[in-house]
Amino acid sequence: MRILVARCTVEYAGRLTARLPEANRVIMVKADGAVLVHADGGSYKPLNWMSAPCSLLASHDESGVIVWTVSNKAAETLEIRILEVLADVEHDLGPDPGLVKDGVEAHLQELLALHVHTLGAGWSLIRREHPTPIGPVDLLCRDANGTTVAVEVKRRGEIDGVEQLTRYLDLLNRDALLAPVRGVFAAQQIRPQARTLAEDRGIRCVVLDYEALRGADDPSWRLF
Amino acid sequence: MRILVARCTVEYAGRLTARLPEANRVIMVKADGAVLVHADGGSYKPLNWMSAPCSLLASHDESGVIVWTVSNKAAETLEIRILEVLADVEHDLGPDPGLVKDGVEAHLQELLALHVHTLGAGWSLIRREHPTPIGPVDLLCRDANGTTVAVEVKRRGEIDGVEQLTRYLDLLNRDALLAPVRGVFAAQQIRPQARTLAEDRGIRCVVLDYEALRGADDPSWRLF
DNA sequence: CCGTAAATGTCGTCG
DNA sequence: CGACGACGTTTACGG
Repeated sequence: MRILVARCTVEYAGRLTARLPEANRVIMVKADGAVLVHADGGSYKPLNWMSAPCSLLASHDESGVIVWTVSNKAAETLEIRILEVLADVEHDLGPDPGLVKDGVEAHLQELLALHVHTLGAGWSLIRREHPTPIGPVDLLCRDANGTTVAVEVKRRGEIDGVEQLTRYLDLLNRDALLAPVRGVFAAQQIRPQARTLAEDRGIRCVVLDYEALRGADDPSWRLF
Repeated sequence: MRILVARCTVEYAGRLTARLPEANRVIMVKADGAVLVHADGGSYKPLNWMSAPCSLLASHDESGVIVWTVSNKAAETLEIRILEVLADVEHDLGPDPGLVKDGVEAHLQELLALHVHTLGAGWSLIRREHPTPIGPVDLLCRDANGTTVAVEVKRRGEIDGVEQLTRYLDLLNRDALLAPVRGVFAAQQIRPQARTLAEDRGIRCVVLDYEALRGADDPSWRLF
């Protein structure tokens, strides 16, 4: 990893064309070749960048200014003109063991599969990731009346998720063995517009409590 | 902007829980308070981060290890334990003039609005960004027969875009003054699944040529 | 390698 | 401030 602090201009040409006027910025060159140009503000997204794999060619223009030309297989280019170097450090960090995550959608789906009764008394799970030609349905259940229910699980429920569930329902309802299939849209948070769309289509919305679902797994809960 | 190269562990607790085992990494602290933890590989996304606004509290644990606790209004926390500092540089970069872009969807829509005839002879533009209760239709046109056409413009045409256009069409067709309204899905690239879904719904797909549209603006073209 | 869905998405814009 | 759509989305996961 090489880190430059430098006064520079940057031009990107590829999927779009973008230009950065002269200013002080941080330029990171990672061991895999990736190049990031960061300003002293903004979130984690660089102002401009090039992802690995790519190659860096260092040269000079006619007036002696350092020019780094970074390019990749797709002929995208990032041209950095380095006008003044304020700092330049290099370190070999070695490989990273990587991030361990918890609490994402897969986990939420797993917990809900274990506790489908939170969707209604007498409900049972038919299967998780029920395959269809257009993708897997998160949970396929049977309610107390024996009616099939397709459940779409999201961390945040938005319109896209309702559309996704709608496509599944359209398809599942063509299967005479399953039809009629009802829908449940289950999420930790459901946006008003998504709720409106869902309910307008006869899809029930359920707000999930991740802590409670996880707590239901915790043996200490069973003492009460 | 302060940049540390350090052996560290990181823990994030907030929208999810995530942990980084001990390794050498780069820690950037931006002037606005944002903190990024980068490995020596991977694209521009940090392994872990906290966006501004947030506050950083530096302290030590019982064994003298430096602990940075970064937290924000939403009670998300990022805890960085710094076991060894390999480098530590700080620079005030000043404000950034920002990025100038070209070639994004807004530009594509603008160009197509100027040249609706590329969609068909005798077509005319009724208006851009035609408002509806569920959002603006990119282009509302009239074809050679006088039929109203809603055009959705995308850089890359995927299923989401077809769903979006479908919602607009459903709504526009309830307006007796406009109905019947047909749909055109226009994009630089259209994914097969999106094309299939669109055509199944009677929506015409048009692949846009950005260079040609831009060239049509170029006076030099008019010489031929 | 293509295609789809998820993301601590982030970022602008508009109400 | 919330809702919504675009993004050089990136990234992970299956066929």
